Amino acid sequence: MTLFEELKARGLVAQMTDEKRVEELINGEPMKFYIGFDPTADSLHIGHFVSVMVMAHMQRAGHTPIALFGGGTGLIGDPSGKTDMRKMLTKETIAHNIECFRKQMGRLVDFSDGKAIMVNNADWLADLNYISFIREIGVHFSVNRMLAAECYKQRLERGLSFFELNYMLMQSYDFLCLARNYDCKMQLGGDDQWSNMIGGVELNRRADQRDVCAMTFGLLLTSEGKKMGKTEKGAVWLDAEKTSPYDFFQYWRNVDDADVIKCMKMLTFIPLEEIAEYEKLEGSALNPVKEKLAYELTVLIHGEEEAEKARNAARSVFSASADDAPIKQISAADFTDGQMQVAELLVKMGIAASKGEAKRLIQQGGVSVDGEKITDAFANVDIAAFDKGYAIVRKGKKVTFKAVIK
RNA sequence: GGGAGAGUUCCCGAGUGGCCAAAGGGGGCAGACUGUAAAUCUGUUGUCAGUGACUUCGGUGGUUCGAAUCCACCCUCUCCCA
Repeated sequence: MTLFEELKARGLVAQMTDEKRVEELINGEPMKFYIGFDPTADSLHIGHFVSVMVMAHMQRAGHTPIALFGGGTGLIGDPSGKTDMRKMLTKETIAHNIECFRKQMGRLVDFSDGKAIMVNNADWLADLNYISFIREIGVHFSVNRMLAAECYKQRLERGLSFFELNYMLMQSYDFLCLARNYDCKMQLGGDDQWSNMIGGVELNRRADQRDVCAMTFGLLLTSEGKKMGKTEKGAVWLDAEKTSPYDFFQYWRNVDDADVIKCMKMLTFIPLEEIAEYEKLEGSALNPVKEKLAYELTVLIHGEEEAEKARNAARSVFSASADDAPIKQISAADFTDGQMQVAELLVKMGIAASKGEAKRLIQQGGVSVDGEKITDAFANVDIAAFDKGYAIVRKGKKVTFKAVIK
């Protein structure tokens, strides 16, 4: 199976400029390609995951990925698919974010010995001269064409500033610079970037008569068409500080039945033949597959040790014991005469946002301490419950913590 | 620059002097059912408190016994004209 076929089979190919040429390039001699990342947060999230995996697949096949950080474009904000204008970021924040991205990507993509390259488009965008930019680059773009593009069309109704309209020019210019300076042959990116990517391909042709390609991969969507990785608490991050390995694991463990196989194909290196076997399963037989998915992904992002821990924690939480449940420390000073309200405890442990919420949870029968369901909203825990060193506090079925007195 | 309108609790969106902590929907959380899934049904969704108090309706002041609701000024956004 060729690399191109594999990418296709994994659902990592959506649109491309010229299928034949793209296929040749991907299956052919080692070459350089790039994927852009907008450093809008200080951690990658699931939305970036696919991009990083594509880089990894390509790198394993011998190609050289160029990770382009939008340090310059980040100062503007991409209007594609956004209904509102994005917040502008300061240079300092962007620099910090890039640094964070760099570390996280390193887990999946090998940046040693020039096997992969990182660039920041601020390097060429920041000192750009307006007049020459307009003359050299601006002349190649037709506003009519741009406005016809889907991404701008939507914004036309809501309002689109000139400022944002420039985004496409800058991204196209990136491709031009990378082609000139690094001999970059191809741009990859999420499907929502298609029109911006086309812009870059055309610019290369018009300005330098250079033939380059672009290919998009599908965004990671649920079967209902929503972007994955968004929980109500915000995005699922790859940074262990922002989304704990356990929560990360659980996120995947709980994906919809309909999405398991797709996620496996797009996000793991599990061989396609193996996935094909899983694909035959349905119903509750999918549970082990989900666990496998969660485990594999946690290994990729947080390493084997953390993945192991998360899996054990999950297993024990949903079976009898809770030995590996995450630990929350509380202070002995919070007890009065060796007693503390359970509601208070929930708040101290960060399980409930307020005492009111905690009491509601108790009244609805969602809280247990050491396996005993609490029914009285004003019940107390005795400090003696901690004589064994900890107490197991559960909220609902999925949230379990071990409370330890420090 | 001129004219019109809008800003409500996590989101959308009612409310136009007391019955408003604020309808309804979405989302979230919990319960039932299950497979740690989905769907469905039920409860709940400002804070503190054993039924009462306190803080919320863009901001600041004002009118009033009483304001999310009325007035003034300001800020932000949208739309129409230039």
